[in-house]
Amino acid sequence: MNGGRRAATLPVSLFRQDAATVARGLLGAVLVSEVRGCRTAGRIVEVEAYLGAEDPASHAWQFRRHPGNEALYGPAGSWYVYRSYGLHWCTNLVTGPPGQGAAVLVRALEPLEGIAAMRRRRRVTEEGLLCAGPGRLCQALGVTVALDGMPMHRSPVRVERGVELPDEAVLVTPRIGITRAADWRLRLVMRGSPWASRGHWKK
DNA sequence: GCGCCGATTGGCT
DNA sequence: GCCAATCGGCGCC
Repeated sequence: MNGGRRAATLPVSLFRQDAATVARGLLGAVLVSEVRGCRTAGRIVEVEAYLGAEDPASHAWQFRRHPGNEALYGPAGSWYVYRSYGLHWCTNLVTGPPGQGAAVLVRALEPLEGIAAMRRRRRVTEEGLLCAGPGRLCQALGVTVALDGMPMHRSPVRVERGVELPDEAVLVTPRIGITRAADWRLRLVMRGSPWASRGHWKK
């Protein structure tokens, strides 16, 4: 489909910045997965920033460490994949200096490539349900804990440059689905995107 | 050791 | 709109 032409992967320098800036830079970019030789891809339309030790909603709150979240303290641009509610995988890109524990959660994608594979993995046909949610998009792209701790640039799942969004195209809202510090406005959504998770239309 | 809880999802009391 | 599924981490006994 891409005729062998490879789009540019986002530079590591982007991920060394603070989580909110990285979140802004990720919106509109393309998440490309080549897990087990199967190519799937989607445009990032919804993200959330988690700031690290000072953020009560962060898994790194007060520098809490345990075997499950070590990747969060790794170098910028590496993956942090965790299990949610004992069932689903959710994926983040680590940002900022190592040890800070900041990251950006990828919450929704517009499916672009490998839609048949996404349907097979998700066991759902409705396109709007393939990648609308952090757990759903991981399932659609084959993302599991196997990715946890990998530097994104040397992993089978990478983020490539996508569309540049003007500020008017970016909707900033409180984070959703959390109980602590839920009012912090660190959720970014591509304005008007029908591919965002269902919390999108709530204020 | 035990019980509760969550950055979720899907099915239906 | 409500709740079960499922499990590691954490608080508390």
